[in-house]
Amino acid sequence: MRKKNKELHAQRRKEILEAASQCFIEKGIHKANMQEICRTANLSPGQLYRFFKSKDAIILALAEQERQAAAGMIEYIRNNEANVAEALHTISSDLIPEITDISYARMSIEFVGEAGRNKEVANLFEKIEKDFRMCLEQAIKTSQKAGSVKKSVDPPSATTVILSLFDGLSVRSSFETIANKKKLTKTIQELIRALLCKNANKGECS
Amino acid sequence: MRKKNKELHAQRRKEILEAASQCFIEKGIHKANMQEICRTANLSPGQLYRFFKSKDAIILALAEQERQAAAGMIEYIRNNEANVAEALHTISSDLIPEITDISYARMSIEFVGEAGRNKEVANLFEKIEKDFRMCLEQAIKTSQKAGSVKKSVDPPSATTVILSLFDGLSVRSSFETIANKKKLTKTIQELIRALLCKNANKGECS
Amino acid sequence: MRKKNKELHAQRRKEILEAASQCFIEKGIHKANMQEICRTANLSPGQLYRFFKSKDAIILALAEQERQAAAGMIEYIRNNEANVAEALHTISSDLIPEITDISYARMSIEFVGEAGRNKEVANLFEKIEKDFRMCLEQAIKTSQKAGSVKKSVDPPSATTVILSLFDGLSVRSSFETIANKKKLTKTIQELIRALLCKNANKGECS
Amino acid sequence: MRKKNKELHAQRRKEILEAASQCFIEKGIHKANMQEICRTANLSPGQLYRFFKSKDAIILALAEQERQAAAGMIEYIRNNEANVAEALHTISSDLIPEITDISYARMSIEFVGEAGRNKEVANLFEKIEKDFRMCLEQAIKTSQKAGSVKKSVDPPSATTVILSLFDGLSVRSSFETIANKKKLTKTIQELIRALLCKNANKGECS
DNA sequence: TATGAATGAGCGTTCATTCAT
DNA sequence: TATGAATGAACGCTCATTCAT
Repeated sequence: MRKKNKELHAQRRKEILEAASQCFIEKGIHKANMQEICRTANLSPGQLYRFFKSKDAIILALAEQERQAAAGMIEYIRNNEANVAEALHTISSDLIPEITDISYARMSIEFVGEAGRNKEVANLFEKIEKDFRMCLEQAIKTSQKAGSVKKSVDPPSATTVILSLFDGLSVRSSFETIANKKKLTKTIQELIRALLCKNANKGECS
Repeated sequence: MRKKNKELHAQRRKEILEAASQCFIEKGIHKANMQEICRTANLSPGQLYRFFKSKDAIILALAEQERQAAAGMIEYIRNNEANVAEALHTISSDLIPEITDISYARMSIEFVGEAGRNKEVANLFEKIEKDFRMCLEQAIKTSQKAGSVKKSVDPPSATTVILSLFDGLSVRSSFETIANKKKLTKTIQELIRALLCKNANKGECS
Repeated sequence: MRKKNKELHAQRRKEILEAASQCFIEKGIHKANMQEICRTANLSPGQLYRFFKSKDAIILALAEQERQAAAGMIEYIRNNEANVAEALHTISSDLIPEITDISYARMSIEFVGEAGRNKEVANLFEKIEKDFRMCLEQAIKTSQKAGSVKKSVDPPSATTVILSLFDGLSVRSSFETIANKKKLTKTIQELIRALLCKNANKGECS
Repeated sequence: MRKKNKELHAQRRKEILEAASQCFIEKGIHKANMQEICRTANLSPGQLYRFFKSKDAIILALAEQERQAAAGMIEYIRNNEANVAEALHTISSDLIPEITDISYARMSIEFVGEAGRNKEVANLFEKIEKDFRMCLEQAIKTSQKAGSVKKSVDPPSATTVILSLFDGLSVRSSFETIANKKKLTKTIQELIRALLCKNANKGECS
């Protein structure tokens, strides 16, 4: 009984977050109102407020979700520290189509904007981004030691460039349709090699 | 007398836009209210509305300002079509410090978010971005013909990558301080060369 | 339960319309503000707006009510087309006391004024008036054929005169108390007979 | 000098009233704003307020103007007290086209509405209407003694009917174009005869 | 536990009126 | 005397949140 209730509770929370996400993507965080989220989630306001104590709590929970997604990537890079270039190459194939999806892009923009005015969201973001940066920077350093990345690469700058590239790709997707995602992915994969590897034009990092 | 009035008028508009910009950066477009903008600009609501007919009009005017800035860059690239790589290299030195400024970055985020819900802002943005993309794509093609850019480069993808990189840099700056802008600029300049030029490691595009 | 809610809803709408009507009569449509209507209807603004989406919607609903009233008269005249004079005679007894009621009169004035600046109200009014005019004109023509109305009567002019008389009676009542409604009714009834019937002084139309 | 100033002053007042009248007709008293009236009158707000101490003062002055117009008619009827029917017949020819003019009609509506919420305007109206009523009632009585009006006529009711007819004609004209003013005038003239005179169908009152 | 009616502060905006120049 | 920039209270309306049922 206990367990069932907990599961139901978690399930409801998920449904609410999905409904909220949908509304936020469609109208933006500020223009989407609670009434609408309730309707989309098939819930009364009173019920919804039993699961989330405020609109801000929903936004935060949604941001938290994104954090979980990022955690997977961090894990993958950490497990392939000796060859970041290859890890990024592999990740890109899945990541680029995902982050250039308009819904994902719109949601990201909303979060970044929200981070600018909501301290809690900002803190969460900062944490995710710091984790990501540290993981990637570390991986570049390790890869340099392992010889798979050029010594001339400045790890912090390279990290900033790589993260920016993905962030930018997502932002652009919110207002511009990416024509050819396959070619774009290939271009980015080559670029990352060019940035990190010695004989980039050889097609693969040693 | 006439002239003075016109100057005063223009001066006031500028002051209002500055005040609004400041408020938008601090609180976000939606949370910043007109009362606050008025207070910041040392103006009564009635007075402010003599200069801008609505909050949206202020947002649009601010977006228009950004457009003017972009126009300068477009012009520069167009005048150096035969060697985009070099043009981008030159531009980067000024552009990167500017777009990584936290105020600029925060404002950009707000605009992108606003574009998702305000048709007029969206149209303006679309136009800027289309101009930019077309200009850069054309320059890459011309540079390819001139031999300064590799034939293997896919102009649309390269354009997307370059624009994304700058967009991303700006977005990141809104939540993360860029430690070493000099080094970052250098890394990006090299990256763009690597992306576009044959003998990128030689330090310069032929 | 469902039904009760619906009934409650309808009841509330009615209450709001009554409150609004009262405020409009007392202060005029423009000077009466929503806060006041809310107070009169014992409702918060948020609540009121669940029933009517705008002040204009309230005005329109009130105008619609009047339209319903008019529809009854149109129906009656239509059912007695062969003898309009008699129909008007009958109607007058009820109609005159009603339209000379100060509240009714004040509300009418407000509507006419509103029609001059609110397109939707104007359209509604135009429709009512056109229906009324057409119905009356037709009835006069039919009565002429049936012999109960003089051939010399010009249907459009007679219609205008009759409608104007009632409109005018109402307007006057908004700023002047009608001393003797009985006598006035009799005078008007005789006048309408004089206007339409052959042997008007005989006291009845053949 | 003194005189010239006074004349100029009066002239300006007239111009302002004309401008205001125009604005009120176009937009209604409440939607017409002072800025607009100033612009129409080619005057700065500061100047305008030297001539009229408030918007209400303008409305009142405009109402006063109408009063002057009414005074002319009162005078005419008073001078023909022994034969009101004839006097009304004569007056109608000029009066009906005038009061069915849309501008006049719209202005009248605005005034009546205003009277409902502005005590001073209400007082003025009451006075005009009382004068008019007394004059007409008196004329009917005098005409009855003189034999030109039927004894059976109830002076107060007949007065109300006649005044209502003219008021109603004006009101209707604000939302319905009068198709044939000539025929309408004739119909009304005959109606007034029928109301007041013994052998109305003879075409003239003895 | 569940509902959705109810709240009310706060939003963007307008405009009659004033007053420094 | 003449200007028009400036004021600020008040408007219609929204919506995150609460609470009686």
